[in-house]
Amino acid sequence: MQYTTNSSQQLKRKMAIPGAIISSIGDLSVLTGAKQLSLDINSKVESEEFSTHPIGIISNGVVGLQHSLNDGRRSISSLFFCDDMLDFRLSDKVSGTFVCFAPVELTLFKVEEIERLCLENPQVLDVLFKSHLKAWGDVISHSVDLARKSAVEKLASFIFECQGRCANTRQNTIHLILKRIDIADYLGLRPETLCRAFAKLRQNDLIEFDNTDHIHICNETALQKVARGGSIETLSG
Amino acid sequence: MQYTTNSSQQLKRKMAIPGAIISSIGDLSVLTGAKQLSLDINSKVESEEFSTHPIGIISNGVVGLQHSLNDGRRSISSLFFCDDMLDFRLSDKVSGTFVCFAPVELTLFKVEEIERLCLENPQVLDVLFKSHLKAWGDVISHSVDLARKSAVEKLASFIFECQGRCANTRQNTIHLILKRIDIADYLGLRPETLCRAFAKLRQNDLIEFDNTDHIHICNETALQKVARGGSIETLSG
DNA sequence: CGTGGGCTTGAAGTCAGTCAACCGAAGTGG
DNA sequence: CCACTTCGGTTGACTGACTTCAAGCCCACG
Repeated sequence: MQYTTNSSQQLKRKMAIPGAIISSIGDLSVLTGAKQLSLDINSKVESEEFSTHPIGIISNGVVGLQHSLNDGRRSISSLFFCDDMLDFRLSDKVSGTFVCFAPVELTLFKVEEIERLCLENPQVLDVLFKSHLKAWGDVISHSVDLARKSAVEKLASFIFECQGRCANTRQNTIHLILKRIDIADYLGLRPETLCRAFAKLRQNDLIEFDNTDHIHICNETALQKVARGGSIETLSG
Repeated sequence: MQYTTNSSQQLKRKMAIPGAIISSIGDLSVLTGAKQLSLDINSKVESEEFSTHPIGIISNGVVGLQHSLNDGRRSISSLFFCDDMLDFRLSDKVSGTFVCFAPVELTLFKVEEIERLCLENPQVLDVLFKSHLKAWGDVISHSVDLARKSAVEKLASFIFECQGRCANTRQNTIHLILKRIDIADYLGLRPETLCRAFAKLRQNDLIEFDNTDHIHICNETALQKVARGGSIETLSG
């Protein structure tokens, strides 16, 4: 893990200026206390150093909030993609740990500084509220997926989530980024079941793929239908 | 549905001053634009009138965010109890509708007014952030329940959620408020399965109940263990 | 007294989990 | 260079948990 305390000038140069929040701030000279981090894949994002800087914005990679039941069952409640905001104070409230599912770069902020920015610039406040609302909505959408959908439906839904939330995805070819086992934990499935779901979608010509991390949507409307809980029964296999 | 546009004086008198947000404001004379609503059980909270006042704080009752899949499967992604804040702009983002699971009283605010309050009083901003964080954490906790837990574990977890979030609950006797079918939809179960889960917990002397809406926790530590995914296998039945 | 809704119980069906084996790619070491 | 290991992914057979379908119970309410 690498630490850098940035001046605003450094921030401007080094960062791809992640997220609407940072870009809404405009004058980055106010962000004297921000920290930038680089994290390896599969590394836990330890919470101690975030007690002072609990607000993070991802400029690269994917972070997941991971939970373990007493007997070891693992689940991932939320994923955070590029430009998403995450709040490390969550890990106390929900007893989970943040884990990197790809090499990650993120920028950390103090709460007081964020609040000060809001007071100075109402536009920042507005963007921050919108960001909260988006994060909230993302988790809710995911819990709808978990509650009642079948394995194929969950997967179809996940594919569209990646399409919508993940930056380096273009048109109908989608970079999944995560490994099968992590997708499975995110969808509340075992990897074997997830694998069978992939196979079913492929057999029905809804998606196609050669390697595991890139898939192509062949029939978007049909896949949408599956994702929304319609007519799984027409799927063979 | 009844409408009342309140002056601050009316607010002070008529409301039980719901939530840390309102109480943090202190001087209620700023809240000239707030609206108070009374809603019947099972009524949908229609979104049209909330385009101007999308922020609500519940002073009584329970509201749920309800979703339907194409083939009619129903699920409830979030519950909002007394003093909880809800944002009606969510219903656009996640294609769900807010429904009352008990007679509800809530107070509505304009976004601009909330933002203005934040700018005038940093304490309000702080409380609002905390409120966002709590709401976020609640949904995440729920999605952990949905992902990997068995029916009994989900129920055990739900009981503690009620204990922690629901106001008129005291010690180990818990008012469930919701009907079985609504609890089932919230936990991603069928009512029959939920019923069997209740029976199992009762058979193992973890809870007891005569009528359906009040239960008593007999063995809290054991129930906690179940809720966290430990040793279901010791449960008979 | 009859009706209906909410809840419960039972029997049968289905989907996802479990366990095991296999495959291919990547990395390691002799 | 090849044997060996490891890991992620895949496939098959079997088991188990939740669903489905059906019926019955209980109490409030007309």
